[in-house]
Amino acid sequence: MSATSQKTSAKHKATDQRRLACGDCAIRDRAVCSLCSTEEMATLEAIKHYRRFEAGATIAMAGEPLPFVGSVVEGHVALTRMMSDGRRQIVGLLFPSDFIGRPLRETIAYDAEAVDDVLLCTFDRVRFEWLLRRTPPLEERLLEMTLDELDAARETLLTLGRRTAREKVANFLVMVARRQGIGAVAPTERVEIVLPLGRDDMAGFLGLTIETVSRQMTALRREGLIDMVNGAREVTLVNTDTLAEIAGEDGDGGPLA
Amino acid sequence: MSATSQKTSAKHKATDQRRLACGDCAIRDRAVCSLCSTEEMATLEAIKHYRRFEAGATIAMAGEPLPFVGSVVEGHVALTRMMSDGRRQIVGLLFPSDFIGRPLRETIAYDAEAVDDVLLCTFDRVRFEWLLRRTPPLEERLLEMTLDELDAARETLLTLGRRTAREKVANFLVMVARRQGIGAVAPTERVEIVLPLGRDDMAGFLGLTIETVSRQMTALRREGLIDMVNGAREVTLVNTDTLAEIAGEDGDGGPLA
DNA sequence: CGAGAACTTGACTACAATCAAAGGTAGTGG
DNA sequence: CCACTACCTTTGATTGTAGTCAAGTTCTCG
Repeated sequence: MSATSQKTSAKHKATDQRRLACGDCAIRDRAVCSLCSTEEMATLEAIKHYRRFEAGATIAMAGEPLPFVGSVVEGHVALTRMMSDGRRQIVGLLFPSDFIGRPLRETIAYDAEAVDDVLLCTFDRVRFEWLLRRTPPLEERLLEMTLDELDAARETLLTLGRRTAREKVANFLVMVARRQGIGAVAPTERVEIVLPLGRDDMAGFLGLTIETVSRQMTALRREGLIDMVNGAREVTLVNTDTLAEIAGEDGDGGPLA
Repeated sequence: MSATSQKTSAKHKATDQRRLACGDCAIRDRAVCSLCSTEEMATLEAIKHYRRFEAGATIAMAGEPLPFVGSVVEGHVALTRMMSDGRRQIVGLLFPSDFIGRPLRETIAYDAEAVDDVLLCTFDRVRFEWLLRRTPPLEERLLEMTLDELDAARETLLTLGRRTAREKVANFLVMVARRQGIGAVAPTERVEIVLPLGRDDMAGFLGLTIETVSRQMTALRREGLIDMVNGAREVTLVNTDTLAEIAGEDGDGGPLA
């Protein structure tokens, strides 16, 4: 349930999946292949295989074998864990350039669901593992990305364990701004973002209920910290600094993650 | 504060750190070096350097450079994140054989604190990275361990986001049993465990307060699911199955992680 | 324009936090 | 060996934040 169960077929503003050359790829500089040489890229290119999922589609199921790994090229993927009574937690939110799948293991430990229309650049898992061992830059980049994901997950642990509902929501907005405004978020300027998640999935991500998320969004709007004009998904951060302060930023404080 | 701030100097039942040969190492089969050949081990052995920390000692500080990486040989390490107002969350709990440190990055993102008396087998970070690139089995094992850590962190995300206090505590007990009873936990038998954390740190790990943890422990004891005879740290799990059920086990259900 | 989904708002409840104090246990020194 | 102290843990009373239940309202799209 939820995670935008739209049956409406995707709008396909998206790139043609056949002709996409690695050299023109939008995520070339950040994805798992980003450290590879031209020859190494050619090897990857030979075995890559694009897969498209429409919003709401299941990409993988917890406990089931997942025969491929790859990169998110377009759209967003939610990794979720479910409890037997239906309680659901989003344990990872993947943006373009993020890596998806579980190398070195046959099965995946959580469900993966397309939040938007999603385009994946995938490789057969076993073949990818074979390549990993022979392509140091590929393995190094995957290790680096996995370490970064681990740091991010631990940051979320702090959010779920210790932050209040208000702080969770503020924190989420700032995080989305950072991942969308690739580069830096200017300190006190208005920043417009499009939420990748609806209220229900925001709640699923933040360990809250949909009602609480809604109330907190309303509260922030009433305080003039955010603005919503075209529906609930398009949000203007009026004062990013104050928002980041509410989020309970600790160490860094830098404008960009 | 907390995390057992004992000034009493360690009891040093521990192994002599000079003469410890890799061949005799207790964590040889699971640590980051476990896939290495004899020659590769020799290279690692040449640059390894044991470090000892007594209970409560700070091993690393968030945002500061950490010049080494390594394996936990004895004891337990808590990775924590703090908010400016003092709220504290344990974002990782390291057992013997777990990897500590942040390769490919100069600084670490969280505090690392010795919960017990801790013995670390460390390597200079830069030299380790150099070795990583030349030692595929080392890099592969590190990648595998990091992927496992990421899965574990995401499991904890579910705990912090969706489980009740009762479920959190039951889940913690079962997790400790699994990591201590190396091998498998027999289904319905009594299992004796020694908690690596006091009540305060349990609370820090589970996103609860010390009072709530204590109350839940008492409740489980009253229901006859656990037993405590020698103080609060030694716990007998009377019925592991029921406990695991309370913990809200979903997918697997297997006796061992 | 109508129907269904997504979102908001309101009233009430409950679970865990907070505030406060009393038991326990371990280590210290008389 | 016992008393004393300091810390850890337990228990109790009360509060408060977020959850639950229940309508409404606003979007979206056919």
